[in-house]
Amino acid sequence: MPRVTISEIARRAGVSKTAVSFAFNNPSRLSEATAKNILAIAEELGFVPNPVARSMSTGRTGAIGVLVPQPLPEVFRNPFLPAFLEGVGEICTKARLSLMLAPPIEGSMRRAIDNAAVDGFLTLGLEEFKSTMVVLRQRGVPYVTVDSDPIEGAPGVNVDDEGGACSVMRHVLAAGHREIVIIAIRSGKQAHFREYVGTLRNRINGYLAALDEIGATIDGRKVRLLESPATEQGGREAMIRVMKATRKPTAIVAMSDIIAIGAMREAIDRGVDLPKDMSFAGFDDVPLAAWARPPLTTVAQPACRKGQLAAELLLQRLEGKSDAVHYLLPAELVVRSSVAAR
Amino acid sequence: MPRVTISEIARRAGVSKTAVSFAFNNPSRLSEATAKNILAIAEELGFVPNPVARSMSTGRTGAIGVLVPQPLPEVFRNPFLPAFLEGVGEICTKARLSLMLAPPIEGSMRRAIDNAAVDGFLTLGLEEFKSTMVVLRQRGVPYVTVDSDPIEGAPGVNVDDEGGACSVMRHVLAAGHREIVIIAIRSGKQAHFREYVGTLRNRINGYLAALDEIGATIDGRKVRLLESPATEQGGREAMIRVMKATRKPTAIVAMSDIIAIGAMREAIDRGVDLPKDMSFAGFDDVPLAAWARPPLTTVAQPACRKGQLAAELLLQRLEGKSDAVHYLLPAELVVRSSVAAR
DNA sequence: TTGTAAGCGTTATCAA
DNA sequence: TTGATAACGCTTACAA
Repeated sequence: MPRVTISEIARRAGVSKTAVSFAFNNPSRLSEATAKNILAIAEELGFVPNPVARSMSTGRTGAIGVLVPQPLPEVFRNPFLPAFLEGVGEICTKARLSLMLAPPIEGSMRRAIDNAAVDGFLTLGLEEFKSTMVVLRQRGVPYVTVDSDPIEGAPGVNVDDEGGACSVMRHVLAAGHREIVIIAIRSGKQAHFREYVGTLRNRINGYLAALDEIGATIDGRKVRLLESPATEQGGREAMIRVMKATRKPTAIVAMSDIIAIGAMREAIDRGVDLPKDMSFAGFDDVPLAAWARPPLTTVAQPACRKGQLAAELLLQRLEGKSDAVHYLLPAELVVRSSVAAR
Repeated sequence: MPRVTISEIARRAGVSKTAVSFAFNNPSRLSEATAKNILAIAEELGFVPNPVARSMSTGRTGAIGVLVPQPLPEVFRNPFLPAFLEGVGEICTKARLSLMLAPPIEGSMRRAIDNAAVDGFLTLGLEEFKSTMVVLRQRGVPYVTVDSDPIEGAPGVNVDDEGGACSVMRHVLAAGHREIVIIAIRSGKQAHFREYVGTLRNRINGYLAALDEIGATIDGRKVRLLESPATEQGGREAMIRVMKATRKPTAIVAMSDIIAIGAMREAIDRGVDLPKDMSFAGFDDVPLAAWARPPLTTVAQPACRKGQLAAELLLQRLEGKSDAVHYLLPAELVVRSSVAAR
């Protein structure tokens, strides 16, 4: 804790606290001499204004929070987050805002939201969507949702998950695959895929739409669904489950590149010849995807752009401008060579 | 801003502010009935305690800051940071602390430090080392340095940069390379490599030690030094400079994997046959390194572990325990195939 | 140009 | 079991 306060400076300089405050925030309102003197004394005493006290007074913290759906370690194991934060960071830097990461506290979003000393929130792929929205509204600071169902009254940024998912599944089907395992991102609460919400639901819907075009669906036999954390390790473990089953798919379609990459690694380690014996497709187009062997066919989404846009929207809200705009960014199929013809 | 305050609750419940505070933080000190009543009213009014006011009163923010040396966008373009934050996040999660990212504000570390409402700092690879330390000390909160010269009075975590750098350079030299370009991480202030400090200096010293063993040094002719931001783009641009020069090296030794990978990409795009025509080595062993083509020979450093350790040290400091321990973690040469025999 | 004093919303001390 | 009341350190009308 900073020991020396403005009162101390004021005492030593023989002025009031106001003067000290002015010297720092509004020097033009003081005579040059006194301002200089105050600053000198402050410097000498090593005075640092207490940021909490300042926030208390101004009602502003100068920070925005990013509400992430999983604990920090897990969420940083997916390269999507850094890309997103790169975009957020760009806007924050310009606006001189700092960035607070707010993961669920002991599983509770409410506590994360209530504890964070921030001026606003960016929410990323919320799981307990509706209840979190209630808490957020209650908290009384502006927020912008990313990768959640558009909500009335709050700006949001989404990508065309359904379209992207549909196009990648079409690509896989067009290559002749019929025995497919879809690896979904494991959501906090277990739910049947028909009950997915937000991004998860949109992607599943995209897959289903493409499957439907050839009269297929997720039937648990030819086309199956697995869930996995969005980490490389999660992908590996999903693959282990796949390899254990008697029925082997010819293609894996993962909802996240990092899952696909983990699964590929595990497959390679087990001697599967990719993509000849098994095809893979992902979602996100993280940098790794282009480098993977075989290079991963996936859906590109503008992660960094999403961050920028979301942060910009929040900024506008903080400044009182802007109403609840909703962006829908395109998602684009990126064909590489991890999906082989069957 | 949360609209309803404890005073409001107190009024409505016909009790004092103290009682309301107790109902939340110390219910056992109230009769069950009143506590219940207060909580009910608070719930009904959608009361959320103001975290800033709480911090003001308790003197604790419940957050720690990570001081990064560059603006957020740049620093997130290097996969090293997420790995580090994964480790930090693990400890934070356990200790219920949130994580604040504190990049330089308008180039000023001092402002970053003074503005951040946190209970302590982790500093990552400081550039203006000494002056920042002064500010940090003045700020009066505990801190732990990572990738900086050990400082008396503050715990620190480092890896054996010199040893790691030495071993990778030895490896390159043993492969017969004599025309080498070293790509250093660009530091904020330009300085001759003899004036580097901290991690940069240690790595350079490692390279120099290995070179010295065969009677070579950084002479600007056979062995040259370039600087680049630690991003893929930075690596690409460095490579462009390399290709422009009349004298082409047979090997590139980069201080960061992401630089090496960017350089490799650029080289490949320009039709250079890797590693036959040009060898590459990096530092860090980020996940990408193993996937790169050719797989990148590099020095593995325990990024995540560093984060854990640093966070743990800070935690202990926050709890008043522990003195200024300094960890030195091993760095290990990882031979893949990006360095070809000459 | 400078000072007084009233907040800001909690927590914590000490009485009652 | 509860309540006044004083911090906490700063900003900011409003006065002088």
